[in-house]
Amino acid sequence: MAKRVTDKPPPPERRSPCPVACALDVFGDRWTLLVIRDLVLGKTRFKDFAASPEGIPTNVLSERLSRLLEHKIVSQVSASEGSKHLAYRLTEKGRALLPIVGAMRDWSLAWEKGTLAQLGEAAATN
Amino acid sequence: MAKRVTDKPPPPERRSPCPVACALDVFGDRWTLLVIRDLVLGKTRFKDFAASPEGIPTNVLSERLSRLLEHKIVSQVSASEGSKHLAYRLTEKGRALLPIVGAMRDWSLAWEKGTLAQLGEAAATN
DNA sequence: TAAAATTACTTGTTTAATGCAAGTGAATAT
DNA sequence: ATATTCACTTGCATTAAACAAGTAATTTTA
Repeated sequence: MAKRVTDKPPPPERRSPCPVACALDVFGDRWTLLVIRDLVLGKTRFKDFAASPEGIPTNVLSERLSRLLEHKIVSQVSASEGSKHLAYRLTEKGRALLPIVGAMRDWSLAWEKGTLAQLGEAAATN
Repeated sequence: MAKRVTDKPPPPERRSPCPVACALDVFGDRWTLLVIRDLVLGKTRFKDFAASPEGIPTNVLSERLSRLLEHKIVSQVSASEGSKHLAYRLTEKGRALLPIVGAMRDWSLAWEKGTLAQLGEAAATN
């Protein structure tokens, strides 16, 4: 029988075709969205992510960056002119996560005491 | 010295005062937001959550429901008139998670192939 | 330019979380 | 009264996370 679109199964690493479940398969853990947050706030280097107050272990950071590269949510570029050090940047797909991070920020500020809005994250409001 | 607002530290289970980090402390795992999704879609019973296609283990479901109750994101009510079985409902705080779930849904539908919008989730669009 | 420091990791080990199968007692249905 | 469903709990195997060190390749400093 010929393939039909409706026959297309979800990739094996995906728990269901539900878009919410898919999103959680990609970034549903305690660390990935914090790296995204840092990128939104303008951080670009491994050391910058590692220096964030939550204290992500470097092995976890390394693994998460690999996953984000795989999913084309971030890309690598040279840190500066002629440098061999790398910088990470959000791709368009990565920037499309901004409404999610913004909605999470808004929810916590509205409902969880002791959370504080950071300066420089005005972009997350839209 | 008298207490000042700026002296108030985040609760010990919170990694930082960042609202994004706080949100992840509350529901930053592979399962919690799927339960929220089910609640948004109108499911109310333990067995309904357990029957979702992603196949949440019952011990995990049990633990997650406890946490959601603790955080006052869901509440328990009688499943039906005079019944001793329980139903779960989103509180106002829980319904405030809708924009997050909706943004995740929109992102996956836009960027991840093979995801499918479900009927009955029109409410998540706003 | 040689030495010191930084960067971006990796490796090994401990600890916690997740996943799975099975079991249980109360509630409901037959 | 018996069977079935419901909402869990328990025990165990597997996987992931956390923590501490170490390392090779850069970059900075003396």
